[in-house]
Amino acid sequence: MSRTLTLVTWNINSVRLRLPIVEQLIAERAPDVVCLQETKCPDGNFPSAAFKKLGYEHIALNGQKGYHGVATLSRIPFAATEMRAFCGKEDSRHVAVRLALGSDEVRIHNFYVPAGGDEPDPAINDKFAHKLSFLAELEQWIGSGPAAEPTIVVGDLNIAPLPDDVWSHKKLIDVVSHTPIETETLERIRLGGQWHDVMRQFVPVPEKLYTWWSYRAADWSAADKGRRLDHVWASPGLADRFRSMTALRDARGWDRPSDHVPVVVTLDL
DNA sequence: ATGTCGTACTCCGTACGA
Repeated sequence: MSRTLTLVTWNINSVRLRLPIVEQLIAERAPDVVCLQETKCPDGNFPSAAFKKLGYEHIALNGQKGYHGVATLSRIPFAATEMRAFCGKEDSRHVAVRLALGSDEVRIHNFYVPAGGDEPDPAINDKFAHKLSFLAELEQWIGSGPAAEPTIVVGDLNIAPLPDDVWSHKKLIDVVSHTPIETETLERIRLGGQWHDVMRQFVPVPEKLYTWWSYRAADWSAADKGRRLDHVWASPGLADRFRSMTALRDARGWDRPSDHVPVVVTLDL
């Protein structure tokens, strides 16, 4: 006996402002679990009632005023929830849930990795130093050996690791999100934890694959200068359970869009 | 291609982060 789980990860850049398009995504895709980043919302102001009305009765929040913030919404009950603070900061960049699926419990990590500022030099840019420190802690936690239980990692990792994850590898090689120190570190974490890159399982290189287009482009679609900053990783035992993956490019053109699009995956459990 | 967003305070404009 098996069931199909639909899971979404989406950096929505303010959950309160984006509530209508999150509802649109839910109407179109009927996900079982929705992992949001950059909710920019203290937990007490999170629009939980609106999501509960749509069937997401189980909500794990790690939010704060103004910046960052993650939330995991679920139709399936949680057996446990957990939050981790990185770099000694309580800045709302992680929440994990364990889905109560009977014998098949699955853990889902939802991350929002620091963006890292503009200058890719930790000596002169504290934000980039913070990003590297965050990644070092992440490597210790999930990048040095396989997960002990079936686990999915999702979120805005703010790094486009592969040459075909950006519109121009050459032009972005010195741009934060695609510098060698970032891409090599992320790949080391992924391989060290034996994580499978689910998105690339469905859209192999050298095909371009993006989840983010800057607000600053005059015509984001025509210019198409995207990056794959959002990711879905699976622990070894789950890798062959995934049935589909869609980076929903259309959502970048929805009314008052986020600069990130939702990534939708389905898997059989 | 320093351009466009969202949030909070300095609160009908400015500063900051992304």
